[in-house]
Amino acid sequence: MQTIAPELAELAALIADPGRASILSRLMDGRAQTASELARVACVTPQTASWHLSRLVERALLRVERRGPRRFYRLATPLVAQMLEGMMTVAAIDPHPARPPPRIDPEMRRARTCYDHLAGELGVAVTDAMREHGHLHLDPEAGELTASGRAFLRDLGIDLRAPARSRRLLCRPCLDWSERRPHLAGRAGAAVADLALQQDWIRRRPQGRSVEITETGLVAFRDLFDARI
Amino acid sequence: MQTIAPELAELAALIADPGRASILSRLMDGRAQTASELARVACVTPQTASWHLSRLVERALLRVERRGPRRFYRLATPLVAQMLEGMMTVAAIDPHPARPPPRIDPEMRRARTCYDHLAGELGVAVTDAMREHGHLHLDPEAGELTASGRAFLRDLGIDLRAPARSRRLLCRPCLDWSERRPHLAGRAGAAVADLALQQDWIRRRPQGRSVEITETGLVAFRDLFDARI
DNA sequence: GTAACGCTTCGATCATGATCGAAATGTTCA
DNA sequence: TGAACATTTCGATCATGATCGAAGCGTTAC
Repeated sequence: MQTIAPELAELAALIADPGRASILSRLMDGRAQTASELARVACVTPQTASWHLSRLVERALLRVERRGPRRFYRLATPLVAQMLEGMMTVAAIDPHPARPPPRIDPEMRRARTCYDHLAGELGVAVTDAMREHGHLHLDPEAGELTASGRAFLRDLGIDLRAPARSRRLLCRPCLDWSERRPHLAGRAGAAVADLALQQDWIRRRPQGRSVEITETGLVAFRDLFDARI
Repeated sequence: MQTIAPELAELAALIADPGRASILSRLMDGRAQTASELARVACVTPQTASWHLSRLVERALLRVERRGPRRFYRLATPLVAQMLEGMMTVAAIDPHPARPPPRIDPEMRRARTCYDHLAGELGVAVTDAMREHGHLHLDPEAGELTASGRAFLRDLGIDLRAPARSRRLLCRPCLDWSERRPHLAGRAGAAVADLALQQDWIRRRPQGRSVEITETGLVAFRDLFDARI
């Protein structure tokens, strides 16, 4: 029986190294990072990181781009991010509920970006608030933005029209591995995250993919979204 | 920065062994299999398979159930199946498009079950036919069954009412790794597969998770669904 | 040109974990 | 109780691949 299993194992082996897993996790915010930064994240020497990175590029999980003497690495396609999302969801399930759950960095748990949308407590709080106001229906498997939701986002200055040739879904759920609850993703989720960055409600931290909620942001999320954050 | 990365690597390592990948792939149809059958699938001795299986159960990817002297293993939750779907989708992407694509077992490619719904050429053909008849809208990220689609399935004798307490989505896409196109999943997809098995349109092969399309089935899929199969 | 810097390649070492034979365990049935 | 069978445990062996020091390559800036 010839199956996809060998390719599956090969792919998994690529993610099975803690250094490479850290690198992939770091790149989940969709931005590009230098080889040095990724070496630091993976806690290995530059030469070891280089070896890992070349394997990831060779297998087309990452794309590399040269800018001067630096090389910037990023996830090759959103499909890779979606795969990692799924794996993290399962990875976050504690096989031994008796033992204390894996410690998660509080900043990560509080607020972060997940490829292009908000995640962590912030992402879930915004999603919950929108649901309670009837802006949104969200299931673990799918989501729907209501007429009221469209109006709400439009009033915030968000343009939800899809770019030409985009087949991206307007509204989809993404299972949060730290909160273990679905939050808003898709074009709508990305638009909200864009707005928040643009309005300085959140700021990307220089390292890691957690974000800082500003004072203005706290007020905005509470007043505009009615989020319990 | 404390993250989920170590757990991600640990999880991936579990899937990174060809034997375990074969076992997981075999269990993707959602049914339970004995340790012996899984040893055969993984091409290892029973004692090696036993070692692999105990690791998978320990990490809560599989559940085990004893019936007499046999032990039946199955995926612990649909979440695991969904994760594997995502990984297979990426695994099926050829990193070197110049080289010949990975050979896939023709029976697998033709028709198989994917957890609880149809996949392979058959799954995609049925989905395409339903789309062309306006029964279905399906995006890579989400799907919707139209009024005409509901009527169509009802006429086939399918009851789409959700069981109490079920939060499963009626209609969702599942990306097919052999066809690289989305096909119908969710409650509607499962209902179609159930109907097909019940009407003897398809038969599970004794080994593997590919299914055989019967003569009756070929006629039914063509006449009732208008599928090009 | 040359120095500085980022990154990669090479080579040797070392640790992890997959494997199977042999033997033990556990279940059913008579 | 004993025989048959499925599965697991134990123990020893072996292969893969992660690691980093040293050296090399390529780009930029002066």
